[in-house]
Amino acid sequence: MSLSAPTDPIRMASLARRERQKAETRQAILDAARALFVEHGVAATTMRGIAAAIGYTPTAIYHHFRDKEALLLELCLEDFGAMARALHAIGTIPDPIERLRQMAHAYVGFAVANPQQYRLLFMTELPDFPLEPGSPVPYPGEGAYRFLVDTVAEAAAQQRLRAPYEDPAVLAQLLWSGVHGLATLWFTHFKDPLVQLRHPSAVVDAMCDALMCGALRPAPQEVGFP
Amino acid sequence: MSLSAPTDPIRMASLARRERQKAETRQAILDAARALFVEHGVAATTMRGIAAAIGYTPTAIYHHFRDKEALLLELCLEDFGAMARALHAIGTIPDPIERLRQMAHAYVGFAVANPQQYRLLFMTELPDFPLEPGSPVPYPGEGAYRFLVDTVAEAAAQQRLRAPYEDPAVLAQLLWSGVHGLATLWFTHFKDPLVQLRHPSAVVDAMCDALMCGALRPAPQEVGFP
DNA sequence: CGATTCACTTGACAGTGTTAGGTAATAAAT
DNA sequence: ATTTATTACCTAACACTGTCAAGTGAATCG
Repeated sequence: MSLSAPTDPIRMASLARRERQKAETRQAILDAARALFVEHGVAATTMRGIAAAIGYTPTAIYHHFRDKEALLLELCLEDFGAMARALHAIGTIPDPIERLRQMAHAYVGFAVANPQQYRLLFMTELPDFPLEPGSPVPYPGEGAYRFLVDTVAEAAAQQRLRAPYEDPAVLAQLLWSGVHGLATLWFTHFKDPLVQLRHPSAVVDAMCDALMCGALRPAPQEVGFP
Repeated sequence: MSLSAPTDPIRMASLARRERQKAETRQAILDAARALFVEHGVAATTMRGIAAAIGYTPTAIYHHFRDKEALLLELCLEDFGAMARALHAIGTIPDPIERLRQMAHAYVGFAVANPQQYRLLFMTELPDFPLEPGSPVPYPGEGAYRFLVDTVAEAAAQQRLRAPYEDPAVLAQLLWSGVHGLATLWFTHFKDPLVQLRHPSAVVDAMCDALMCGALRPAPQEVGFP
């Protein structure tokens, strides 16, 4: 058993340095992989390319990550967290309806600003996650999605939603699908000369307005659409 | 010049047979490729696999298609046409609004029934198409998309749409994005234990209702939501 | 009959993700 | 202090991919 915690301070420092160095190369791999993934897309970046970018041999990566997919997954987890935090920053807006609008804007803004990253997060089938209930690793989009559902639920609690949309999960799915559809359709058809899509940022308001108009209860102050 | 049309009926028949045979193997390649694409996805099916399925050598495919992408493209063109025809079959419904609802249903139905095919048609960036104005090859989704825009325009011509949605291109994009988002989000997250999405067929009505409620002018007979 | 065409095959090339086995430096054990 | 064990990393390779240059052999043409 060589796993006993060393008490000698010199040995401790040495061991700490070794662990720090390992963590550093691991982070270097992550950084290089992220840069190449967002620049050229995940399919077009190779293990050899990642390794060359940081002066290592391709096989060195496999000492830190099981395979390419695991490397991808780690980046996804980081980015899901970042996106969740960004959306959570909107949480200060008191009106839940307005908050949903702002979230939609932020979501579409992120998607069009980081298309490759968005592809990676929401357009690739992630491998099977640990499905155990008490899973140690947080499920990727949990934060952002829960925030969305909670906001919808808050609006529902204020009795501002119509009957079929009172289920927060349903309206959340509609809103998410709406902005997700705007973004992904843009990615695949933005240069289609026949379809001539509007830029998502220009229509996300219309999308929200339309969906909200359907979901909102016709309160007296909202029935008269300008 | 051996391209002069032969007059000898025997030679004509022989030449016709050769051309027919070539067309047959070409079609065999297409059929095998489609079967493998929809079963295992495009990335997972190999040229060698397609060739083996029809008893040819991989390189034989390259005598009929420039590369894998060209083969994929040809299948896309066929399927776009089929989908356009299917959507066009709804054209008998007189009310344009109800027609849009039916189209949304058919669209989502096709997507969930043929996920791999839908991926191929709407989730992969198609290669650069011939962008010349008088392009000989019809742009893939032209038929279906024009039908959608025309139906929205018909509703607008009947003065049934509100101001911001009177531009047929905008409302068409919203509707398309809505159903596209429902389908694609389902594909990537249907087994996500935390998100727990509803099946697209179960919420496409809600999506249409909500969007339509926002887009429709509050005509007297429609202001009272049941 | 000789020449030509052409659908198809053979064999290869460069590139991919990935792995078995080796190396050398450090840490632990005796 | 010498030996053993660990381990971060490398070398060399495997199996696989899409693709192509060169060849084959049968059908067609002159």
